[in-house]
Amino acid sequence: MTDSADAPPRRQKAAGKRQRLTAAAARVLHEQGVERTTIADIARAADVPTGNVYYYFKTKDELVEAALTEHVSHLKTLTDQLDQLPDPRERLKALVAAWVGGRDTAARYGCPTGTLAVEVDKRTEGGLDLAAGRAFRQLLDWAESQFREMGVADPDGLAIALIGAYQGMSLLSNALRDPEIMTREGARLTRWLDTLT
Amino acid sequence: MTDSADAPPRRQKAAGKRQRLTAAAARVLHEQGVERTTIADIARAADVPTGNVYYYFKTKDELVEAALTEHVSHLKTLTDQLDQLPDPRERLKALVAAWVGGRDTAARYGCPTGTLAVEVDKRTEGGLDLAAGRAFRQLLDWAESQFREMGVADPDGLAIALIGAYQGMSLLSNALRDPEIMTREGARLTRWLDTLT
Amino acid sequence: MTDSADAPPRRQKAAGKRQRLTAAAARVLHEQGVERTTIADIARAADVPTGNVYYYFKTKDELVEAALTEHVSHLKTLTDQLDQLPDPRERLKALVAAWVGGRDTAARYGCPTGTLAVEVDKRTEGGLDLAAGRAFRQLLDWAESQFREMGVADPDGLAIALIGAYQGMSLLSNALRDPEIMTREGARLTRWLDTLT
Amino acid sequence: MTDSADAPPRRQKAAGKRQRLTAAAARVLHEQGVERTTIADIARAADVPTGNVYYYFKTKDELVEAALTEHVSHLKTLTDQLDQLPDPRERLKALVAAWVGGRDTAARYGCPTGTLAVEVDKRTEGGLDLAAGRAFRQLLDWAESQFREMGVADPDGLAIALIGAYQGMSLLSNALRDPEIMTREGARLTRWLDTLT
DNA sequence: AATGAATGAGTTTTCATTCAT
DNA sequence: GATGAATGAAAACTCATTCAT
Repeated sequence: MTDSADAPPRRQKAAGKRQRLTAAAARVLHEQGVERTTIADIARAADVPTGNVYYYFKTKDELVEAALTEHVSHLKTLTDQLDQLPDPRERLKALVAAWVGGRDTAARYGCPTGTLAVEVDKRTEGGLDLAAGRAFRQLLDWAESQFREMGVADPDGLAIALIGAYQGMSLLSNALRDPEIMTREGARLTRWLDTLT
Repeated sequence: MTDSADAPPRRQKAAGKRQRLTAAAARVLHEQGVERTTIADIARAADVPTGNVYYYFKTKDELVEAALTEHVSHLKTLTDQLDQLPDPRERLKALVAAWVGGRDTAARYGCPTGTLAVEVDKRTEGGLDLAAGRAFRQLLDWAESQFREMGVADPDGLAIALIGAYQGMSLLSNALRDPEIMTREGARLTRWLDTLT
Repeated sequence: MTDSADAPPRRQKAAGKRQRLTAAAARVLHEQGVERTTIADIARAADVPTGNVYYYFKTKDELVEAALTEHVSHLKTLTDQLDQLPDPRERLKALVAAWVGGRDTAARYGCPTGTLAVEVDKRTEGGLDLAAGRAFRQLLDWAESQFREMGVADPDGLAIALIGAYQGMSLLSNALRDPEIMTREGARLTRWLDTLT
Repeated sequence: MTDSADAPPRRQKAAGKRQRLTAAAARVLHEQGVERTTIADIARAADVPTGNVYYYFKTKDELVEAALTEHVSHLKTLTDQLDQLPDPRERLKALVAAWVGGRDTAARYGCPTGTLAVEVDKRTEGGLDLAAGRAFRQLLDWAESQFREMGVADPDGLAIALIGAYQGMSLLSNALRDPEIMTREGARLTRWLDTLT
C-alpha cells in the first residue's frame, strides 16, 4: 500500500524477471543460435545479473525450452486471432500473410521455431526429447483443423505440406538472404489454398 | 601375394587423408551439428591425430565449408545420374524418390545441406558469407533447368517451391522423428509434378 | 582475537585480486618476457586460478598493457617523489641515482619499460598501437620539464638523450650481465648533468 | 662441366641454402621478433622446405644464434670499411652516420642486435648463455680501439656510452615510431665526438 | 641430403555452473 | 532471492621437432 514505488512487490518482480529472461532468450537464441549464445548474453539482454539466471532456470537447456515455448506461444496468440475470422480458408490465407509479413526477419535469422528446432535436435543426442517436435504439434493441429473444417481430403497431410512449405521457404530465404522468396512463395501458397476444394 | 594390406602406399596417403577428413566432417557435422562437434571428434572419425587436422584445414570453419561442399558434391553426383533420364519430369520425380529414399536419415538428422546451412548462417555474424546460400544454388539451378525444359511457367519459382518443400519436409520429419512424413510428402510432390503443364 | 587470518574480507578481495594480477604480470612479464610467459604463469604468481584471470582481463594483451601501465605508474611515483627536491638538476641526478640503484635488476632482466616495449612492439603487427610509445611519453615529458626549468637549450632533445642513455645502458648491462655498467654510466650521466648550463 | 645448369654442384647448393636460411632468419627474426617467428616463416622466406631446415640447424636456437652472428658480421663489414678512414674520430663519426642512415628501419623494427639481444636473453632462463653479450663485444672493442687511438681517457667507458646511446636512441625511435629521433641524436653524438680531447 | 607430412605437448580462450555473501 | 566472482573442464589452434620415404 505504501512502498509500491520504492520497493515493488517481490511476487511481481520475480515473475517479471522470469518473463524478461524468457523473452530475451527467445530473441537472442533466435538471432545468434543456441550454441553461440551464452547465458551471459541472455542475462545482459534481459538486464539481469548472470548469477541470478539460475534462480529462474536451472540449466541452459531449460532456458532454451522456455524460448521455444515462447515462440510457440506467439503462434498460439496468432492463431487465436485468426480464429476470429469466419472462414477457415481465410484463416489459413491470413496465416500465410503473417508469414510473409515477417519476411525480413526470416531472411535474416530464419524461422524462430525452425532454426531452434534444428539446434535443439542436435543437443539431445540419442535421447528422444522431442521438444522440437512439440513445438510444431500445435500449429500442425490448428492447420489440420482448418483443413478439416474446409472439408478437404487428407487434412493432416495438407497441414504438413503447409507448415513444411513455410519452413522450407524460411530456410531458403535465410540461406539466400532474400526476403522476396517469402513474398513469392507466400503468393503461391495463397493461390494453392484457393484451389483446394 | 601383395603387401597392400601391410604397407599402404604412402604416396596416396596424404590426398587420401584430406578426403577422409572431409568425408568424416560431412558425416559427423551432419549428425552432431556444427557447434557440438569438436575437431577431435572429426579427427577420431577419420582416424587422424587431432593436431594433424590443421595440416589440411587451417580452421574449423574451413572444415565446415569442406563438409558443406562435400554434401553439395553428393547432390551433383545425384543430378548427374538423373540427367541420364530422357524426360525432365521423370528426372524431378526421381529426385523426389531419392529424397524419400533417405527418409530414415532425414528423420534422424535432417537434411545435411539444410541443417548445416542453418548453423553456418549463425556462425558468420553480420558478415555475408553466404556459404549456406551457395550450397543451395546448384540444386536450385538444376531444378530450374528441368522445369524450363518442361516448358512450364515460372521455372525458378517452381524450383524454389520444390527444394523448399524438401527442406520443410526434412525439418518436420526430423523434429517429429517420423520418416513417414517424407514418404507422404514425397508422394504429394510426385503428384504435383505430374499435374504441371 | 580477530579472524582476519582465517577469513579475509571478501569485499576487498575482488579489487585486490585485480591488483595482485597486475603486479604479478608486471613482475613476471619483465623477468620472463612477454612471449615466454603464459597466463598460467601469471595466475600462479598471483595465486589466482587460471580461468579466473579472464574475469579481470579479457585477453593476454590486456594483461600486458596493464603490466606496462604498472611500470609507468612506478615511474610516476618516483618522479613525484623527486619533484619534492627543490632543484631540477638535483631531481635529474636523483633519477639517475635511482637507476643505478636498480642496477642488479637491470643487469639480470633489463629495464622493465624498455624490454616490454621491445616485445610489445612486435606483438602489434603493422598496427600502430604505440602502447610502447605511451609508456615513455610521461618520463620524457617529466625530464623535459626539468631541463626547461634549468633553462638549458633543446630541453626535449636532452630528455631523449637522457632517457635513451638509460635504455642503452640497461640493455648493455643486461646483455653483458654486468651491473657495473650501470654504475659507471650513471656516474658519467651525473657529470654530464653537472656540466649543462 | 656439363650438368651445371640442370644440377648445380651439391657442395655449393648446400652452402647456399645455409646462407639463405641465415639471411632469412636475420631479417625475419628482426622484423617479427624471435618468439613470434616460426621455423616455417624462416623456411618460407628462404625458399627452403620446412623439414629441410633441420639439416642445417638442429634447433630454433641455433638459427637464432646464426641470425645474431649474421648481424654481428654485418657490423664487422661496416667497421672494416670504416677502418680505411685515416682518423679514428672520423671513423666513429662515420659509424654514427651509418646508424642515422638506417633510421627508417630502426624506427620500424629497432636495432637488429639490440632487439634480438633482448629476446635472446629471455630465452636462456637462468643459464648464462650470453650470446647477446657476445654480439656486442666486437663492436664495443672496435669503438674502444678508436677512442684509445684518439688518446682520450676512459676509452672503454666511452665505447659503452657510444654504443649505449645507439641502443637507446634506436629503442626510443622504435617505440615512438619516429626516425627523426635518430637524426637528432646522431647529430648530438657527432658534436659530442668532436668535443672529446 | 630433401621433403611433405605427422606428432603431441602446450597455450589462449570460453563458459556453464556454482559459490559466498 | 540477488549478485559479483570463482571454477574447471573443455575446445580451437600453434609449432618445434621428428619421421618415412
